[in-house]
Amino acid sequence: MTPVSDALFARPTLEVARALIGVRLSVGGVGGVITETEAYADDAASHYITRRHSAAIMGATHGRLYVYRIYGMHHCLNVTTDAEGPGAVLLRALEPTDGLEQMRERRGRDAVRDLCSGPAKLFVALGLDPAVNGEAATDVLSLSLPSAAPNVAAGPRIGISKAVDLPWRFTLRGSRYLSR
DNA sequence: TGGCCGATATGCT
DNA sequence: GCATATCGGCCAA
Repeated sequence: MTPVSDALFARPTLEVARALIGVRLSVGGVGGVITETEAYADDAASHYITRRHSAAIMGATHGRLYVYRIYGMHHCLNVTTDAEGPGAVLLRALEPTDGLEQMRERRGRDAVRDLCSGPAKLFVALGLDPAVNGEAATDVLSLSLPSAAPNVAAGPRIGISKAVDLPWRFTLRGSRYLSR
């Protein structure tokens, strides 16, 4: 089990988004394997553009958590990236492996496939507090690299209306634990 | 200061 | 497949 180092997040955003697929993530003994990520940089859909005040951390840091609120009631988790420019990776789905009962309680759902199959679901299942915004990712999350290189697929990002053609969504190919 | 919009999830038809 | 909850962030005025 090799821990993810802070240096990983200094790399270009697309590389980080791809490299995070297959990583084991846990917090307080609850977590799983990352199956889906999306990259955001300085494209038209990025919060670095559309929320340039509250998402300034995307430009100023790498390896920090960026938490945003959407539709009034949901929170989503990103890690900032790229030492040379603005960027962040949105964590969209996990394959739950640890602490399933705790996830079920927090989510109010029993089906494993419905525990972490979306960015706001994952945020709740992990029991995160929005106050982790700005903290170092490796301080809050336990992250370890996969032993073998996973098979990663790329495609367009989900739920956006701008820059819809960029293939900046990465998934663990064949996984049953994805959003949508 | 008002109005618009959104990197979503859920429940209903 | 479609409606809608619900509210912070942003910018035009």
